[in-house]
This record gives sequence, structure tokens and C-alpha cells, in this order.
Amino acid sequence: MIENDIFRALADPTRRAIFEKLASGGMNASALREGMEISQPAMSQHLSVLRNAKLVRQERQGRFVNHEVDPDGLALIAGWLAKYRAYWPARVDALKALLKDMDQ
Amino acid sequence: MIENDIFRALADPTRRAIFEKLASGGMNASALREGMEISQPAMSQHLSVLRNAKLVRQERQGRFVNHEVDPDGLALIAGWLAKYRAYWPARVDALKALLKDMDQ
DNA sequence: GAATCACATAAGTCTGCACTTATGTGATTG
DNA sequence: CAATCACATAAGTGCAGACTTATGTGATTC
Repeated sequence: MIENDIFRALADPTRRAIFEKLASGGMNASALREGMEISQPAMSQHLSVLRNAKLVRQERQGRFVNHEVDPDGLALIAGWLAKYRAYWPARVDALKALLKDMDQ
Repeated sequence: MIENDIFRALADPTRRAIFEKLASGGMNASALREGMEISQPAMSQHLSVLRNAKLVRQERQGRFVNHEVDPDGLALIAGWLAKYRAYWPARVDALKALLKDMDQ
């Protein structure tokens, strides 16, 4: 069940930090580790979990592996969230403002 | 850190099921347990976690406690998701259209 | 082709958490 | 006001998962 994988993957703060870092642009595991105080195996395992949740995808480039945000996972969260749109109206204005801010 | 609470709360499939059930309308803990094969203390603990994550809010009604979806938590997820808007361009337009629709 | 680099996998440890049973609390009812 | 109902809290248990160290694998460089 992919929905379960996604929320489980995002439940860990370290993995959210990794994901957020990748959102600023794809990079390899070594670059990701910089300034993160995390062992190489731990990073590899986290990336495996994120990949399995379709939040991150990878691509071999020589002896490096480039990791980047996978839109599939985000789309699945958006889909999950959309199921509860009936409860958004109160927040619609705040959300609209947020989207407008990010438009520039 | 509320963001952590939210994703941790949603990481458990039982809690997502409870939340989904509440999305169809507020009810008390006993009503929630119907057809769920879950003990009374477990339900109480799950509701406490959901409440702490601002995904559910409660209101005493006599000796019953009514639980309902709290829009705050959903808005926070929407906000988190919006940060990665760059990775779902096609979807953001749909969301904007949706928000416009709800404007009436 | 040997050494090295970037990463993956194995196996073990330890903490967090989803459950359990037992009991407490606050409101209602006869 | 005693009994009961709806729920909360306490304390203990078992397992998942986030780490560790050790080692394997596949690509590059000299």
C-alpha cells in the first residue's frame, strides 16, 4: 500500500530534511550528507525508503547516483488531501494567499 | 513541532482509518469503534494523538465526547505540500481552479 | 588490473510506539 | 447516592524501525 509507505516515510524528521534538501535540486548521496551528521549507510537506507514511497527517484550517473524529487508521491498526497476538501473552506483564503505568494 | 506530529499521526493506518471515518461526520468514540475491532483504550489513545496533531478536535457533550475533523491540520499539510509546488505544476492549476470554484 | 571511490546490503542493538489489562474520573440515571 | 455509562490514564509487553559496524558490489582512475 503506497499511501502507507508515503506517510511512514514522511513521519521521520531526518527523511523530511533529506526530501526538503532534494527539493532545491537533485544531488548524490554524498552531497546530501554534507552538513547533516548522518552515516553513509543511514543515508542509503533513508533514500531507499523515500524511493519506495515514490517521493524520490534515482538515476545512475557513472559511479554516482543522482537523486531527485519524484512528483508521483507528491501527487498522491495531494490526492489524499483532496478527499477532505470539504473541510478546507475555512482555510481557503490562507491557502490562496500562499499559492499567490509562491507564484512570482 | 506540529509538522512532525501530523506526519507521525498519519503514519499509522488505524489512525488514518479513524480520521477517514470522522471525515464523513463527527461522532463519539463508541460510534467510531463500531466495526473497527479496536479496544476502548486504543481508540482513546489514537484520538489523543490525532488531537495533538490538530487533525481532530473534540467537544464534550454531556457524558459523551464528540470528535470531528480539525481543518487546522489539513491546512498545515496543504501548506507543507505547497512548498513543493514546483514539482507538480499541472496539479497546482487544478488546485487553483478548485479554490476558485469554492469561492462562489 | 589493483586501488579507490560511491553506494548497497547484512546483521545486530536499542529506542519508540501500538497494543494490552487494570483502574481512575466525570457525568447521567434510576 | 449507588450503579452505570463513556471515556481517560497507568503500567507493562512485544515488535517495528532508525541507527550502528562490517562487508559486498559496481564503476572509475592510475
